[in-house]
Amino acid sequence: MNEKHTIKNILKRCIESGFRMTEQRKLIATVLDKTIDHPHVEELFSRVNSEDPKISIATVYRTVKLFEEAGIIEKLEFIDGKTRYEDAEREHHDHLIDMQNGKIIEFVDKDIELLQEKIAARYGYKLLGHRLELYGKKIK
Amino acid sequence: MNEKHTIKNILKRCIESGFRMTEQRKLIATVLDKTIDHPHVEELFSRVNSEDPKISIATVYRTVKLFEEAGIIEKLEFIDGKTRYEDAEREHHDHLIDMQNGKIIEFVDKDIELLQEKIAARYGYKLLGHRLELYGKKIK
DNA sequence: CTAGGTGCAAATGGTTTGCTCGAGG
DNA sequence: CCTCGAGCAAACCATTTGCACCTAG
Repeated sequence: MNEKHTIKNILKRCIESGFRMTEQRKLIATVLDKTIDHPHVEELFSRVNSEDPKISIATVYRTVKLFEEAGIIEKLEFIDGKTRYEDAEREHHDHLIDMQNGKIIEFVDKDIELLQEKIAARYGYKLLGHRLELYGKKIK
Repeated sequence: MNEKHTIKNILKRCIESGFRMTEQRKLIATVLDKTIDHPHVEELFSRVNSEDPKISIATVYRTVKLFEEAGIIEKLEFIDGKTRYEDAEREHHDHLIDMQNGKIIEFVDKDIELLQEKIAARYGYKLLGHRLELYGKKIK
């Protein structure tokens, strides 16, 4: 039921992008590949750091930026002000954030995607991107 | 055609909230009332500063936060990382951002609002808030 | 070998805060 | 008056950068 890995993993795409694959970059790519939640950069750093205590947070920031610019991962910024990244090759989705516990639920809704394009068109615009986050609390 | 000011202005609501109305707060409220665009805090500061060169940016930050916590204005954070505020009493709307020139267009769409509630409900959530921004470029 | 990456610490930029003085009610 | 706000500068926090050293190819 989980189709997350029918696509090439991040590590592989990094290699194909022709990056010099240092130990640090390999490690960061591997950790990102294992990620199923939405850690912010500090949290990603601490996961990576637990496997390589020498790695610096500057390297993590530099590396995610590099991967992002290559279109391998995608930047997310929710209201907590912390940056998160997720695999860019995954099916497009938006996020529903649980305001009680911070949990992030991904969802896909074709109707809402279409509606957004229609709204942009209504104002004479071509939609290049969007950001949709729902903030809610569990019923009951 | 412009119904922006059929509601009480920000200054009035500040007074009714029982704030101690200092010169600085009055000035900030007044400038906010005159605002028709979406200046970020630094820009708001420079507008305010041009009327009172003594005012400090710390006061602007403290004041907008105060007004926000009282529900008088609403915080916006777009992808440029800068905070903007707008009158909270205005009709709810979302934003379409012109990626070529940074211009911000406001729009209202009932369908998209309803759809968002439906999506939240689908996951067992009550929608408390949302953030929807469309980024686009002008056609032709 | 050597271009380019890393670690470290210092710089940055937006925002917040501690402190002391000043002004609103 | 006396409490609360303002101005100032220093602190903060996430992120970026300069530099000397190191490593992948």
